[in-house]
Amino acid sequence: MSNPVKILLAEDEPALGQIVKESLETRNFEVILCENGIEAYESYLKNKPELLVLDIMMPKKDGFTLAEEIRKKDMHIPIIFLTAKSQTKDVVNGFQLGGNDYLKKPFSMEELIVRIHALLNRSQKQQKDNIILGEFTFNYTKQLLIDEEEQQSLTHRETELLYHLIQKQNEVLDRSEILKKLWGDDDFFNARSMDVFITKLRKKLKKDQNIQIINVRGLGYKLIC
Amino acid sequence: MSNPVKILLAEDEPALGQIVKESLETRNFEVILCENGIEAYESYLKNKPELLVLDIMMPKKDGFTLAEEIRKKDMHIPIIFLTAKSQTKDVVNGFQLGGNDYLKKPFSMEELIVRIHALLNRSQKQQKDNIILGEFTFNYTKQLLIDEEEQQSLTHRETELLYHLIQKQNEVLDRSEILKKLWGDDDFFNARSMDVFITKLRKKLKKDQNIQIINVRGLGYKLIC
DNA sequence: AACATGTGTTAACGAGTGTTAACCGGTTAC
DNA sequence: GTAACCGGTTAACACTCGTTAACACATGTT
Repeated sequence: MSNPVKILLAEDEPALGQIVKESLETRNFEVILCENGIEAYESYLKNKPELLVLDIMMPKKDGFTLAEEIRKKDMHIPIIFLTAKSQTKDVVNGFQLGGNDYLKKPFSMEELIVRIHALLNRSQKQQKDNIILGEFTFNYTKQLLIDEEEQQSLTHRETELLYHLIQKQNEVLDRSEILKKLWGDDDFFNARSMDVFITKLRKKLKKDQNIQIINVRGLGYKLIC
Repeated sequence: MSNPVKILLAEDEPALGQIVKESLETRNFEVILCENGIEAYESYLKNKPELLVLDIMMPKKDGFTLAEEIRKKDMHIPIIFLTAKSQTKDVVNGFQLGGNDYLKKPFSMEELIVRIHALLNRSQKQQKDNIILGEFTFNYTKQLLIDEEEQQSLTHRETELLYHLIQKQNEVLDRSEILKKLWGDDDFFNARSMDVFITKLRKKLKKDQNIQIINVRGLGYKLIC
């Protein structure tokens, strides 16, 4: 395994917080425990966790408010709410703030762990694999471009580039932005190198005429399909 | 805001259906919940929703069959499938008629909402595409001007300029406004550059004599057709 | 160690796109 | 009427990007 997944846990009741923390740590998660919403927000900024487990009822700042603030910084981080109340209304309220899942207290550790795994798998994998692109299916982790007839393998650079193009499908992907992200710097040579990869991708995508990588002079590229 | 987007939700498990329905309603969608495929098809005919969220495993008529039937009526309506883990790939890969996505159960509300917005945006963007202009069909994202005989490709600048002219069809498009929008500044050189593009567009549009870009001295241009 | 293979970078030339320049005609203001 | 102005058109130009191939480097194989 690579380095452990960082989880931010906000829970005001120390006994419960400690038990959950330790229990998650035995499963190879790194857990940062905070006792109220304000502390949790600061810790979020500092530690950049991959997933949040937030109690709703907390002193100083409740879990909903906290989630709302954090969502402004990160649209996609998975959030699990812990709630003592069992009414749908609160749950719905939580979803509205971009919560991904919720658990009613009292809950079992098993339940929590299942949900954590479910959300982590999704945020990492599912969105990147088996993306349908015209005739093709693009698999990011396997670096493959599949159609009925054949299966083309892509190099790492091709994969990354195509992935970013797909993320901005039908819009312009900024040249400079992608150069900085994949090559680390927007200079002359990297730019020429990128042109070469665009050519390679066009070649591999040419089977489906409806898919095209259009250049927008001075701005970047647009993947249409 | 205009009137809410109507979504047809077909889900046989009442508890899940209800929570998704309510959750979507708090996001200003209008949701029609159906408990099986037959009911859903009737509701589709009656209510004309803009988007479908279909569970695949349903009693009486499964989501896949339902989608096939609805596709015969509407080639373009966006469909999101909800699938249990085991089915996903084959079923959805086999179903490649445009505007589809799928979510594995269990899914989070946030994911569903992100995908709904993505598909709705796409279908809205398609309104920019295939605009009929006299003899021609103008496709914004593909940067094409099509008639029966041929297919002319436009550059990015030509496309943007024509698009804005079309938006103000038969009215005057202000020179200064368009210069600021496309060139960033209304100065002498940009103005001359724009004149060149007007010439180019006129050339590409000359096949249909009824379409004309008329200059309104001191104010701007007027696209008549 | 020698070789083959795969991946990404650099080089060279050609094509496409947008800008600038030059020349022209028509309109407006004095 | 004529000078100033605005826009039309064409061509030259500069710059960006496309494409191919040669090259460099790393990794794996015998």
